[in-house]
Amino acid sequence: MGRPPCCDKAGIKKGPWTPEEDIILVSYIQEHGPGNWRLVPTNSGLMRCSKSCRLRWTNYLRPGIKRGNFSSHEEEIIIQLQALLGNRWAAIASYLPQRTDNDIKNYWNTHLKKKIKKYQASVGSYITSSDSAGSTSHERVLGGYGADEIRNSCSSNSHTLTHSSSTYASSAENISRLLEGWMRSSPNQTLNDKKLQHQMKKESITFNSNSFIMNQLNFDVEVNSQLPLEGSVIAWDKTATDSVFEENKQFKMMTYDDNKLKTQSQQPAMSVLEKWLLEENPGQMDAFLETMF
DNA sequence: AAGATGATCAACCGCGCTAGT
DNA sequence: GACTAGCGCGGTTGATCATCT
Repeated sequence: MGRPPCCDKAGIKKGPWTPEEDIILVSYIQEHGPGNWRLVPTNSGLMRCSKSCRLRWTNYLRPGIKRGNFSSHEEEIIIQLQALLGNRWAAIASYLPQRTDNDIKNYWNTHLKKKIKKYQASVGSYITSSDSAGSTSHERVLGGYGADEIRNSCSSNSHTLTHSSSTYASSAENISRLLEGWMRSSPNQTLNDKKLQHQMKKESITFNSNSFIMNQLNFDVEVNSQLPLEGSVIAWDKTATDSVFEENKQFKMMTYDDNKLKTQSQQPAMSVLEKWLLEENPGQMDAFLETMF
């Protein structure tokens, strides 16, 4: 492209985000909504590039993000989808609305990959590498990761894909947590910082049971939200979360959108088998998943 | 106790796609 | 059609923390 990286401009700050910057960003998005990232640094006064703002928001501050502690159920879904879709983390993340693609990618690289490798070493069965070039996604599925063994290694307590319910952290909680970590490392914590932390905890929002039901890979989304109190510093933007769920619904369509898929050269287009499993015979997919887990 | 090594994950980088002109 | 800018995605890096020796 030849274009200089956007973050190379003079005066553009790099590195870890401070809680103050987070608050500025969340407040700005609270007011103007996400999107139009180019204007965010200019209008909010943040010394960050637009890309950095977007990343910070989508990977860390966005409401509804659940972080850390992947359940065995989530592990199962990730393993299955990775086998099916390859390293298309954004697509995989769309099936786990509370997880970011970055989070899933990191978790895969640091945990699941090893688990599978370990299994490969101990059992020695044929397992197609997820990174292997040339294999189609359905070959990966059919080659499989050794479903039974992975299931064991995941110490799964559930083999269904029909229920997942969790309480999600809000932006305020994310920032609150960040503040805690930040203050731990900062001996010169000011009174104002403490007040801010307390205030944010007080005003943190929970919205319960954003359960998504993965039923034969068709999504039904139930959203029961507790809207924040009027006037709280940071409010949960339901439309933002809804859009995530909307994307999930659209994902299936997108997956079969050949124009989209054909452009992703590293990943083969949805195979006939997958199409059959997912679209034409959704009931078969359930049975298929049963054999996997 | 201190240095070495490994694990984790937030953030960055570069590329490709798309929309606008 | 060519060019440009914005955005999203996947791969990679590097800082930090944990564990080991």
